[in-house]
Amino acid sequence: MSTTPSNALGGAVIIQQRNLVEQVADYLTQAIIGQRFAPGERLSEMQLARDLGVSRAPVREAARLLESRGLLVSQPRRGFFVRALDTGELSDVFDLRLCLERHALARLVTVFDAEKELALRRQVDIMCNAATGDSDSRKIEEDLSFHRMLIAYAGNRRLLKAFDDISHELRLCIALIGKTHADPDSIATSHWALLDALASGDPARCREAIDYHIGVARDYVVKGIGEA
Amino acid sequence: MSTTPSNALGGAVIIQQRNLVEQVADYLTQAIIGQRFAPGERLSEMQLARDLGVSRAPVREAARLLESRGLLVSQPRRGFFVRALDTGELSDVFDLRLCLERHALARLVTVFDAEKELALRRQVDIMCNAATGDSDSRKIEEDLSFHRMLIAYAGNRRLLKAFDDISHELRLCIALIGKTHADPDSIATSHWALLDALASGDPARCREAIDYHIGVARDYVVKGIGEA
DNA sequence: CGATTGACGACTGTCGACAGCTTGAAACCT
DNA sequence: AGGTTTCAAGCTGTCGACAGTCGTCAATCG
Repeated sequence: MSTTPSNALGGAVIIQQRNLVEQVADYLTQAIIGQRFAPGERLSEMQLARDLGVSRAPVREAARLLESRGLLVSQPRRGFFVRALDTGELSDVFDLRLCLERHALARLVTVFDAEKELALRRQVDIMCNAATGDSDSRKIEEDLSFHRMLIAYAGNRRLLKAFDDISHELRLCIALIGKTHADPDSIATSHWALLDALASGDPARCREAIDYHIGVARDYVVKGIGEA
Repeated sequence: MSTTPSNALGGAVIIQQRNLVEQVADYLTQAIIGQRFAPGERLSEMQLARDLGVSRAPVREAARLLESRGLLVSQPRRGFFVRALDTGELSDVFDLRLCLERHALARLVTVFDAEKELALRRQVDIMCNAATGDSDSRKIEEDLSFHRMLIAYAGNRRLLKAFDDISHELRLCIALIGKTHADPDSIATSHWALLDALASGDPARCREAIDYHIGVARDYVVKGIGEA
């Protein structure tokens, strides 16, 4: 975790002086959703700081950040622990996601236009292409990107922030079951159905579509957890 | 900012060794929603640390906490600034609140029973009593308590956390207009209507009631901001 | 032999310090 | 005067250090 500026002379490189906190946060995030820490495992600030070659201050700040994102939990005087999700909490996360996306679609359907439709269709195309061959994490990211676009187009930035908050937990949920969705094709189809519902302009149809879409995802994840 | 244990001998007091971070966070929260900092004002870590007689570490952590709660925003290498809300952001907050409470009521109406109804009616009684004479902040807290109970009874802890997150922003919104609701009686009446809708068991009626209730609050706050 | 106590090690909470960046203003040039 | 450069002050990001607390394990007592 050494700071490597690594900027060649000629190029007007966008110097991203990423502070240590962000780098540590990224490292921890990847380690957690990559299952390199066991759920419930205690993380020692000292050890992490030693391993990463930084002091404890940025480690603490990064850990607090991940705590606010729901990836870690802290106990006073005892430190940080990797979030362990039981079936109930997992179901709650998907229920909240349903809440947010229902609302976003109800708003979006009133301002839906060709430009938004095109952008969303492009994203689904990307997902279909990624369905075969790409890594699971890539598929997950493209899927989340689609839903993030959906909410962003609804026009409520605070709603988008709420989604970003739970998206980290969603990644954790998905990572916990070790695999993405059952059938890459069916999930792609489901996204087309969402777009068709939006294009129809019928709020009830949108709601049906998103209920089905998220219901399938939730059932799959909850079932996966039950097995694991 | 001294730690005052203050436990008498007899009582088996639960000793809460509040750490400095929490105390600083409380101080900053009160100062912000109490309008003792101007919106957009820059807060210096050093100065705060000096004023409060602590080092910069707990101040930083508290500031990061308030940032995650939407009361502060940070810029790299520049520090923390008091969140300034424009009309659009303010409307977004209330729209998200509507989203969460709609969902909570839809869930709650399916598990509503006499015990929950009694507890909620008691809370409305408290609010009615507080309507005359008590301080504005007290009224706000009792009002928020009612809505928090509503969501807690819905049974989704993640939903409750989302509400707690925006509740801090709600306090900021309300503080920004400098006064609570127009008519203490009308707001109390509106809460009774919510309870009646829940008791009726009719989801559509619940949705109407919460839409009206939050719509009134939002219109009032948005109008208040426009004047200020 | 089981329960309690005490000491030890490890870790968190907090602190003060230093380097580098940001900012505002003085000094300078045109 | 208007704009630019230089400079100093203040601040943030990061670090290492210390004190108090928590968990563990062995020694002690019933």
